[in-house]
Amino acid sequence: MKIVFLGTPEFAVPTLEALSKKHEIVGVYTRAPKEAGRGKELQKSPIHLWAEKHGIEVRTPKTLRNVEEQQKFAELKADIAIVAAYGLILPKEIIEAFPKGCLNVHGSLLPRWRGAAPMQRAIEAGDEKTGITIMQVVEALDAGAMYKKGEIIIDKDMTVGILHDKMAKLGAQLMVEVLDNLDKIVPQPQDESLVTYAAKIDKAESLLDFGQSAVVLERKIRAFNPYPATYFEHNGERFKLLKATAVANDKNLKPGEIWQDKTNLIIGCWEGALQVEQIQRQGKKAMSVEELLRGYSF
RNA sequence: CGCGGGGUGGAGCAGCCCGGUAGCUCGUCAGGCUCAUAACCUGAAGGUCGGAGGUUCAAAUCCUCCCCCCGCAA
Repeated sequence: MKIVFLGTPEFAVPTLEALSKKHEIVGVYTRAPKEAGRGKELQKSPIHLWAEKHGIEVRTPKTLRNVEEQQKFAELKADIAIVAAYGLILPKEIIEAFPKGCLNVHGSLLPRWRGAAPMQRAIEAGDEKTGITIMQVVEALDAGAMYKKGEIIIDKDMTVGILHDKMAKLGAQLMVEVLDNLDKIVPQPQDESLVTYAAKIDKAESLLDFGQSAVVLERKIRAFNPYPATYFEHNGERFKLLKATAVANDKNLKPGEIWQDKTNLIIGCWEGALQVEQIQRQGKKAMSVEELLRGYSF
């Protein structure tokens, strides 16, 4: 099939790569390069870089909501559009431009966790499993009929970083399978009564509030690792808390109170306490608590 | 030229502002104590203080340039 691919972050790369092996990618759409990193230089998206490297035409329009862009889009004469975390809303004209429709890879078991940050919210909420849904793109956000799902168990050490990589691979695999059987699959509508929304991650959320229970905070730490990473302030410095385990507060620490010995760092919470395992001082690399405590004292 | 922190024996840090023989915690090695131990005691090895210039009688410490790592912000 002739495919036009729309995607932006690392999450979308495995899908594009997998599709390119069995189909013809006639064009790639991605978000325009933006200022990022130290020095604020323009940085191309992972999809942008991949497509360039493989000699596929890349387009980075700011919007598809005008006739000209839609015209250019149509000129690619693709059979189908595949979307994976593109980052722009697709207008009706684009969605309906294909006889075989427009398919999306979404990082949750829909209808649970529609929206921008499904993987983070699933971990944060303590879900036992999540997964990938391949579904039809419709005007309403993540509301289209579902072609295929794949589950991933969220074990108690699962960080969003690990989950992301597994999901990206699974998404690619499922999308290929769906395209192979496109005519045979009957899309299933989503049960609207089970819909939940995954709000995008706000930076302000990454400041840990020890007024919450340790169990909740531990999940949040995993949901935010490696990015944007949770942190707390101490001595006017910022410490990223990358890994911790909820434990009993047998030292009767007040919320936010820090206890340390040679190898352990424990922070009191509203309920229970956090045994810190991996931490990063500002300006330093991430390291184990044991390492930091050899030289640093809280 | 977006703002900022850092590169000191294997690891983590202090020392730098106020130049003058490199320190702490841990690890390693040897020995001792102990029923025993990640405990304790004694001793030892291990560092061109990121690199290159400069100032000075003297530079980890002051000045200049370069390399690398990281936080914020996006």
